[in-house]
Amino acid sequence: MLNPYSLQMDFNFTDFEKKWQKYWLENKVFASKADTSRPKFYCLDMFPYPSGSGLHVGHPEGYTATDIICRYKRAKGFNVLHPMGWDAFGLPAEQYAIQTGTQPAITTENNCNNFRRQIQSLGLSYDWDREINTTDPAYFKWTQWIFIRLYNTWFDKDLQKGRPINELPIPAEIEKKGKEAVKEYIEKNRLAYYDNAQVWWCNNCKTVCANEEVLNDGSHEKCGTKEVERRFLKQWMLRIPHYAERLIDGLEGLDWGEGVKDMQRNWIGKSTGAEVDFKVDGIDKKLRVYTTRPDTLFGATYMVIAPEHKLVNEIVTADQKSKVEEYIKSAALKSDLDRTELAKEKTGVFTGKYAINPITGNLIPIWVADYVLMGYGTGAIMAVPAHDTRDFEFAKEFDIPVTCILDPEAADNELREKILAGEACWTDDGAYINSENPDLGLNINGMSKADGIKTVIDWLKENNLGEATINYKIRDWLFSRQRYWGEPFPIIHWEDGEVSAVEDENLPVELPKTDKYHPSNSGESPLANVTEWLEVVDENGRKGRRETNTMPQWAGSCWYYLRYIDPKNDEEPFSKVKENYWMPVDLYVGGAEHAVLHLLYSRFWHKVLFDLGIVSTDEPYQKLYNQGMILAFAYETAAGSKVPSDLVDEIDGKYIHTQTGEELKQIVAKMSKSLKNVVNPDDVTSEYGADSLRLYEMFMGPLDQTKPWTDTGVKGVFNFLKRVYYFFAEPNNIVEGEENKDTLKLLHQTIKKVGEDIEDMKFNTAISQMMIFTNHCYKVKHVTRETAETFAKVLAPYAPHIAEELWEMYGNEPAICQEAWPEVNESYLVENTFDYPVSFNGKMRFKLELSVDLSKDEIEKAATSNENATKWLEGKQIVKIIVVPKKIINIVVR
RNA sequence: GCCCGAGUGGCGGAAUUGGUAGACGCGCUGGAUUCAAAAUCCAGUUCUGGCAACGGAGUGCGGGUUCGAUUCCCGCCUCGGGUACCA
Repeated sequence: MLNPYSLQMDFNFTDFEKKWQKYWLENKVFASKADTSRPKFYCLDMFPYPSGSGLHVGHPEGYTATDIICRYKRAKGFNVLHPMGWDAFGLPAEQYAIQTGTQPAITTENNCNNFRRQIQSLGLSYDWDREINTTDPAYFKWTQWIFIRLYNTWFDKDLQKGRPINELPIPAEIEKKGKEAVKEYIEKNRLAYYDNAQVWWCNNCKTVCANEEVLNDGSHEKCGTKEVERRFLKQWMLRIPHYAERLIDGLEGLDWGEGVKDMQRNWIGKSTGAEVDFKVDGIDKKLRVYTTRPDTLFGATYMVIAPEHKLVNEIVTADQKSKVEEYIKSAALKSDLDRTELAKEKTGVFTGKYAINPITGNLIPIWVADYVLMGYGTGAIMAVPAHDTRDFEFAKEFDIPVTCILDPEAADNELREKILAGEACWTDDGAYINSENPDLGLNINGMSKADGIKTVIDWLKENNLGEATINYKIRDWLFSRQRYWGEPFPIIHWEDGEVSAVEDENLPVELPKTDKYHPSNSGESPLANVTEWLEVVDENGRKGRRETNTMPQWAGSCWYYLRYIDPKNDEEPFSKVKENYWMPVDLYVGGAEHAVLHLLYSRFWHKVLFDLGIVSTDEPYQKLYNQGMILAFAYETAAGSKVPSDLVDEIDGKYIHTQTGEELKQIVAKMSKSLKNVVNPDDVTSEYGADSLRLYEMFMGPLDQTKPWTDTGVKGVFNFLKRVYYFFAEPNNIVEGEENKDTLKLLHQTIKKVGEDIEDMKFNTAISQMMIFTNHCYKVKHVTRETAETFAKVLAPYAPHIAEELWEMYGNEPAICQEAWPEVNESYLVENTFDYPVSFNGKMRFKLELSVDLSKDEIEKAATSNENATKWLEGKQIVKIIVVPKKIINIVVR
């Protein structure tokens, strides 16, 4: 029947893949229009940074997944929006320019062209008419436009809403102080503001970076070096903390993984507690602290203020002054990195002064220590050493009393004794002890934790000593960079000190051409060198300078999903009608590395735009899915050093170093040039075809899992596609007439399973179902044309090229990608019998095929009377028989 | 330290309102085809005892609930990701 020899020559995937890619592109098959007669589906991929090294195999993973979903959704009658573009501002192009003198715009264009070619060679169904590029002035004109909106917005805390700056009420006492004060007040309320800020500066990149970009090992996320330090510079900042509550609340209704939501919540870092005033003994000053446990006030035996705290100088006594000053100096010299790296050892100096614990009346010493950070809470704490690990370490180091106020009932006796004696620290819950002051009428002994907290806060409030407060870890977002290759700010600094935004009609502020890309060490951007661009004069002859900083790479990606909706609009960022139709994004797929930064930033921008009535949804991305990373096998010696893959031989399942003969361990690691295990999608496509690459990446395992690449795995799916082609392209296998019942049943099971799996994003099991169907076809040797065509439709989202080719071979036109998804005929799936597993005491012993119509009694009888059962019943008593229809028969014997 | 996620054959992985553990693929073994090889097709493949029929064990470890547990509960271990003097 089969004649593989001749067909083998015909499986020319290169030719037909090119043919169909050209067809899809030229006929704009995947162009989408707003069309209210059909349900919409907006499916977004995280757009790539077009690097010089081209596409990585990780890119096609997410892209193929969304492509399958989009092709399936189209077949199900949805109006699908599936765009692609380039996040093309960024450091590498600029560094390349510094090294070679090539304009970043040129490098970027080349890289985009290469990325586009590579992506198109995978047969992904993007609407290329909507392609965008963040470096295109026609695009960043609107990035600048949105920045101006941020600049002209203030946050109304009562309404929890951003509002136009001209609606900002000016308090009477500010108004009284005059024009300057009013101006200052307005500046203080803008969501985007320009101020001296202590910022991270990367000496390698010669630019500032956001808090979020400095990793916890002290390295810069963008360049990987540890050349980051603290500096004071005038910078643009965005008040993202104002939206903290909204950013937390908004997560509630989103179809995102709990993991990502948790990461965002942790990043925002909301904590509820109270601020409490402590009188400083001997002087008329109050020290305000923030605590999450006001109920432990009875156990506060000392206080700590941060070295940068304003009150330090006023508090310190004469004889402690020199010591304290020395300590502050050394703390300032330490970078934050040192401060955290040396975290374990507590340092500090006594100020010489005492505070009065408002609840016990005790005098407690005030210390300066760098384990308290100025940037969080009030920059001062009350220390409860008995129930806080850090405070306990500090108290032990400096011999400060420890008062236990929580009886650790859960601890064992020995530990409990130690804790009660103040010799150990207990941070879990316990019963209040020593928490009573009859003079003040305050007693929380015997209360629950919640009541204790409430009682103390109420008391503090009544006595005007404090109040409940909420704190967030998230800080203002540092939004300017001292680089050339980024969006210029639409801002002018005038000689009289005024700062103003460029008028909308004068946008975009384009990037001037220059040869000097070198940032200066002084913190000034290369744009400061381009005089003719830099200097401006207004109609009154007033001179001004343009802002020379540029926006960070995050800017362009904060709103690109909105521009895809209406990418060629010159009049506005997007048409409101179209935005209203397409938003929100129904599915957003990309790497987990953006779980906080990009997603938090763009949600923030989106919420501001929503408050201003520019977009119609409160959240941009309804469903988010993070794909797992694709890794590769690598090899290491017993000592743990890595060995490049080309120096490794596999012999009898063992991995041997070709030079030393040492046996190596196979590990899984990120692909890297040094390990020589990088897989280039172009190589895979030319050797096995785009369909194989797509199918393999989907077959590797669940989309969200990290998994290693194997070449033999690619061969496996390639083999499957060849089997599909050899069978379904062979005219002798395709017959007319009635289809075999088993084939029909399996076919419809396959339609059902593949469809459901796509909806659940379980692509790997859908492929295995198609393999099962193909294996079946080889067994039965013939299928009808209708079956073959239906199978092609099921295969089409996964392996669109081969599906189109088969479709055309069967004489159909125009394209299978425009065909409807086949209907499942449930009547083919009905089973008349079920092959029951019969188990004894839960262990399966034999199978028994029975009609599904049998009653439980009949099933019991059939099972116990079966000849296979005698052996298991011999000498035993039947205690019980469990029959679960169409599941199992379990006989309990004794 | 804290917060997530995950541990199943030689390998990637299936199966969860509790019901046949190992689908599908890789690898390996054998066979067909071939002068031969490649390619292709067919069969076998958790470990273990046995020629076999047929047994025993088995989803990170230790317990528990149940007629029945990869799935539920309790206590651990290991790995991956995030985060950290945040009071």
